[in-house]
Amino acid sequence: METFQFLLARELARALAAADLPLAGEVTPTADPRFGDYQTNAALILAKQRKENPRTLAERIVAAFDPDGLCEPPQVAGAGFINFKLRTQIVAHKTLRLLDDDRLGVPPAVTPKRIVIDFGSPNVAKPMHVGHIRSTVLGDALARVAQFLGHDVVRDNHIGDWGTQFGMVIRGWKKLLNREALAQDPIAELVRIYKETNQAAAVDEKVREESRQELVKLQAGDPENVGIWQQCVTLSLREFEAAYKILGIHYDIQRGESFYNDRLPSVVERLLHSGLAEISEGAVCVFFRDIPDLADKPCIVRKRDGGYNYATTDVATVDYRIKDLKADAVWIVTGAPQQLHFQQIFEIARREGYAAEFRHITHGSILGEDRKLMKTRSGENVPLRVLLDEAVTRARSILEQKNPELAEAEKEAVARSIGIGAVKYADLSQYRMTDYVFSWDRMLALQGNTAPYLQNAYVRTRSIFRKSGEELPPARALALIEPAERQVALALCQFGETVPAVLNDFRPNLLANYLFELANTFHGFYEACPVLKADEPARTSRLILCELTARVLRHGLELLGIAVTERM
RNA sequence: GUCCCCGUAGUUCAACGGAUAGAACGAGGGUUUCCUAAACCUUAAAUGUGGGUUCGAUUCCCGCCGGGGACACCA
Repeated sequence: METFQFLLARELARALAAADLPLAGEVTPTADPRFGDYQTNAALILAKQRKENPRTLAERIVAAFDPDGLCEPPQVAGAGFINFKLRTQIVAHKTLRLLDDDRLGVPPAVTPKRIVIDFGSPNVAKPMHVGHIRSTVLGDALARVAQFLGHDVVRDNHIGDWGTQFGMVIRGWKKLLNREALAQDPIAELVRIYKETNQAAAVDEKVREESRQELVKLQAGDPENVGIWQQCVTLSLREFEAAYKILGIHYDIQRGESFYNDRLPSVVERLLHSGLAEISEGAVCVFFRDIPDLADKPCIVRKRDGGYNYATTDVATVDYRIKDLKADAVWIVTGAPQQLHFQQIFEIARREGYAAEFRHITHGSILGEDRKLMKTRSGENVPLRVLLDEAVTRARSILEQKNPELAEAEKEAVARSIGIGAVKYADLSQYRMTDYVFSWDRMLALQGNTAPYLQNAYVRTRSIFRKSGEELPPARALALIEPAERQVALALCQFGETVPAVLNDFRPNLLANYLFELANTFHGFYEACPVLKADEPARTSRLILCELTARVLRHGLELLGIAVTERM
């Protein structure tokens, strides 16, 4: 189904051609209803290019514009804007069609791509903590949106399951492991033995040497060490799965760093053979002398001691994703500190001749109330489990206050959806690059741009149907009489314009803001227009608007990975 | 030193070159015989700074100030 934006833009293009003018400008929703529903700046752009009067050009375009029943005759306003006011009947007609469209008016992508999206990436033998929220939640939302738009999405969890830290973990395992503690809380015990070994190594050369030896043995395939490593991986994966279950996150594949291990020598060989890499100070490096910003920043793909590092792994990962997974696009979601690294990796890929679309999608940090990186009182990272448990507990206690009558069986599910939804939404409703301050009170607030506010708007729509005890009436006619009715309808039609925009610059917050505004608009309608007490045909029309608002809210939130409940 | 990101009401966040910079919390004033007041209406309050490009700049470019981050063998 075409969006209004698309239809107007197409008509505008026709008008420009008819007026003998080149294509220019764009059609956007207006900020102020005084200016109609949509506007275009085409005349302003052309005026600049051609050094002509913008209002005269606007008149020329308007004269050539055939509204064709879509909108009222366009108006020229201000400096030379052309404003379009859709015919209310057309809005009603399109809104009605949304009822039978399971895409809710969202057009599929014109050129579907196979996209490998890499997000989350926790490390084995370390707890998932608050720092993993953004990459995980952001990546998941982008994957959901891309998939809904018709892309072929492969969600890959690039787990940190290989590296020098395993020397210490294995030494710790052999010398310090408490089996009972491991059974109780595996990750905590792995962290303990790692930390204690690390501390000992800082002051004791012998510990350092032993750890190195354990690492060498692991890399050489020593059965005992490989066995220990394998157990660490298994225990960690179990922990990750538990967190993903609570968060509602799903991965298609989980290719850890170890997966690429045996490909690393050939990667370096290839880079050396093709001349992209050279030996410098004993290490194998790729230089980017022709790129000023990178000229003095080589990418090391083999260390002086012959070992490989994460750059090597990431080059191998690019190979795998393109050659084996047949990716047209590779999206990697991580914090901003890794920008240089991926700039180098993607540059290497381009030099190797890969034509795929490479995108490094970065994000800011989550801060504590003190505006520093969020930590516990003792200065540790806040474990994800602890944080998610607290979210649900807090949601539960708010629920007890606000709606004590809710059936006990429902309370737990509702508290989960509110608590987890609040944490996710707090993240997704903000521009991804900004650092944001984590605040329980704000994210769980019932007013404002929060998950509970949106979830409650959904609940209100559902309660109308529950109260009336009826389904959506079969009569299919929509009369948009009150301004509030028209506003809701138009907002519903714009879902199809909002969802694709999320991928322009990887901004789920555009969708979040849209949903917030839709909920506002709906609440305005809800106050102004009684539904169940209204006479026909208004009653049916309003029921339809409620039903569609419910669907768009539910679907929109689902694209953000947030669940709704029927009551709260 | 070089490079990247950020700087918007008292506070926390929006605004993909467009018209009068939007919200929320906090502060002030209102709304409930009515579908969930977990809501709605309403008042006051902001673009760090100096230039530039533009019909138009929070947005793009240059300088400065402030905060964060990255820059050769950790990931």
